[in-house]
Amino acid sequence: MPGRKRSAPIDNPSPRTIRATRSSARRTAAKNDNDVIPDVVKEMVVEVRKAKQAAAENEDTPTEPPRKRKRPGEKPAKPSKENDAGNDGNDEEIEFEDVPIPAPTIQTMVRDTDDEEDDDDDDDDIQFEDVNINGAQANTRYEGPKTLDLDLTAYMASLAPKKGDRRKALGREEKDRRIETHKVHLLCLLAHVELRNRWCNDPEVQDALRPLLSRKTVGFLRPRASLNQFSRTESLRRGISEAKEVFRTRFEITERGLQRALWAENLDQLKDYKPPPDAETTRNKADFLKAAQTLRGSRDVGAQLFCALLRSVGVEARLVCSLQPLACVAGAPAMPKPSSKTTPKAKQPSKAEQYLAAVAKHETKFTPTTPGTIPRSRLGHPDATSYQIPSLLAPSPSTPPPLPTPKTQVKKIKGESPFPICWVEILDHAHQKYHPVDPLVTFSQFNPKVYEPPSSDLLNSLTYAVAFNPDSSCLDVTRRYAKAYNSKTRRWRIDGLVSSRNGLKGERWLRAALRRYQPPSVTDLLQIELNELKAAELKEPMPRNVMDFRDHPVYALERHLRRNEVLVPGAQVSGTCGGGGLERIYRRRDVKVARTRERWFRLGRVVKGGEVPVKVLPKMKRKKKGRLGDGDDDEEGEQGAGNPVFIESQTEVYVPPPVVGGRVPRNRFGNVDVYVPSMVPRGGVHLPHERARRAAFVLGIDAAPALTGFEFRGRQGTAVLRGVVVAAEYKGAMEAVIQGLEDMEVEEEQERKTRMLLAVWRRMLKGLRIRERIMDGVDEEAEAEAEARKQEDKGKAKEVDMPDFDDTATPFHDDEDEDSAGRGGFFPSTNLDSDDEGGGGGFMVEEEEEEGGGFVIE
DNA sequence: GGGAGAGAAA
DNA sequence: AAGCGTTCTCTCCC
Repeated sequence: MPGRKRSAPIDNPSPRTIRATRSSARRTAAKNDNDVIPDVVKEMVVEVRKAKQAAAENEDTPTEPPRKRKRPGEKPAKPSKENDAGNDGNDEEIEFEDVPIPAPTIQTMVRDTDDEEDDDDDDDDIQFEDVNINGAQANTRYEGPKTLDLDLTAYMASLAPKKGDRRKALGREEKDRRIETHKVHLLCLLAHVELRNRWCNDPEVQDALRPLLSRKTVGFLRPRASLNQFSRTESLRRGISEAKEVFRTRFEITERGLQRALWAENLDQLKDYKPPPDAETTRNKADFLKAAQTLRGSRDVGAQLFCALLRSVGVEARLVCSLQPLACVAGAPAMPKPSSKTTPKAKQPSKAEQYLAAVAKHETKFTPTTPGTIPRSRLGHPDATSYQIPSLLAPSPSTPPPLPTPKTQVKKIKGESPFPICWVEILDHAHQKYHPVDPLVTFSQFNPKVYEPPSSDLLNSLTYAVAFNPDSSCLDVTRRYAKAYNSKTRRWRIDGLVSSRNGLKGERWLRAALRRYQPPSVTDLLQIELNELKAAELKEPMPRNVMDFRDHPVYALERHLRRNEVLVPGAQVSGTCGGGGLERIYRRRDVKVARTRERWFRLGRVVKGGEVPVKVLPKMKRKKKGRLGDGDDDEEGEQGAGNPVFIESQTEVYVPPPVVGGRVPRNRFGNVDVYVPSMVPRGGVHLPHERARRAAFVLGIDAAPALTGFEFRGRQGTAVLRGVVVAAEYKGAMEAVIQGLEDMEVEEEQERKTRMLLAVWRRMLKGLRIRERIMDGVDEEAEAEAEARKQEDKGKAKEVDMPDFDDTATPFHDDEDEDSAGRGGFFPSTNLDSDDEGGGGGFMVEEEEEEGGGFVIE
């Protein structure tokens, strides 16, 4: 397979390794397909552990990572064994406490394919596709890992290139590593949230929480269906408000929750890195239950418990988490610089803290005001729910008064983002709509606008907000919360990496990754929500600056068009932007890719007659690089006599000349171009078999080699010929002959192997005879030994050393009975002396394991 | 602090 | 017989 090899970066995992990992992941998945999520994570953990050890040995960093946290006053953190009883044993071998470690050598089962063929890309999806997990199924069998430690920063960070180290920063492998790491982290986070979400269903947990709510509140939370739509929503609103209030006053934030992972820029940042001492200690379901009983924990756990609380009284509640993976793109903020050595421990106010201090002043802004939005009642319009009417119209009577910062103010962990990482969405049955509720950080409800932190927030970035349903299915609801999904948020996401190289791979990867949490079916409710999210995306205002137009899915600027992109002739201007001059804004859908005639032909299309090129690409001069900057106008046709390019509407499907009289028309190279199936000439058939050409020769029919593409290996491209095109009527005959040829080949191969084997045997016997002669003729053992050693040393030299023995060995067949008696008489009739060379013997040993191995003359 | 332009690397 | 532009980072400027 010539196409499989690719030059791997030296210190990167070789494709082979990755493939091995992947296939093993797949195997594991196939074994018990319900456990895939854990398996994936487990495998990663194993990888990561290995990497950790390797790293620990390389660096002089302490072998024991600083992440072993002990719960104060408890036995050393170890997953409680009693919990493990019900699970299959080996799941428990892995403690997830020290999950994520370094990652320089991390190999994920998820590979970002680059310049490889398309079929290879499909493989990437398969690993997800053949995994069909519905939460319900998964629930029944697997408890899940105990927990995941998601503070990857310290370990992953060594991957970050130093800023300013241009050479390193630009490296392709560095970029790929980031992407890989991002993916791994994302998978981890998803698994983590999914697990927490499952814990929210736990009856014990729910029982512990349920008493928090008064009957009255529960009554509000479960409005009678007989009420009208508006009243039901109002009832729910009120119930949520009360529940939120109760929970807020009762729950105490004692630990630090998840926060954004940041890259380090140098190893110093890692050397002194300690996980925050107050980091969350909830490790397993027992801890979670305990948190439910004591109502203490991180704010994330708080949000999760709030979710469990609502579920406990029958509210359809989702657990939403804004995942905080390490960024996949360069330019992301990095870990704050380690403070000067004077105060290594006492943190001087970092950027994040400065930001927090600044934000603290305005915190009232985020505390609940009147609910910002009230959905208008409009059944029957799927996207009606997206419409929000200003709240001032209806400050409903049931809305609680603006919260007067109760005396039991929630204790905050110093230095946490003023925006939540976890929150809850509750289903408003009356309007078939989900509303966010955040009981602990912003205290808001029904207002999705307050969840997105500014981009300067180092501790929280709204990039992937995923909402988990009770059945463990999830939905990416980022667009509900992001104010500029298309212009900003997208860029930080794996599916927003648009470039000629990445194409849509990131998108496909994410889809595949989320597929395992896919809802079992698209219900009306889900459809409404999808419409709503789509609408939110479309409603997004136009970017205000030029940069945000780049790769924008809706808008496009002429200046950002790629070399091979043009605007369709009648492109509408949808606005202007830009600082000094006005720059026209077009719709992305009016941007078309233009190709040369040859490129179109490779897609099976030809330019229609009389079409004038939409643009002429100036030919690039290799040496004159400085010149190309000024090619700003597309009508550049001067002196280069560039390549004319056309857009698709200027082309039509190529209809190749038909096969007539069994004769296949060819191009001037004697081939027939079959880049796409439609290019097979009428009356012909493409047989993409490597032996097809020979078969046609055997049959004596006309067959044109099929040119299916080009391979760009090294400097120049070479044609790829796959099979032949023959007249359709010969199809059956061809197939038969091909089959015959294959059979013959198999037979030949068999025979060849047999012959090789026989040669080996023969040689061995010959050796035995030689040895026998020697032993016969020599009395003294010493001499015999010397002889034997001699032969051993240079087995090949025996002919030279002992020509007489060789001679005697030649009439070998005479004595054949004697030799063959022991091991079956299958000596060939043909004389195989010719390949009796040292080299021949050597390589055959590899081919034939058992018999061949023993023969070497000893 | 962020946006725009330009140079350099692969 | 078919690959030579993108993208990252720095600097300047508002």
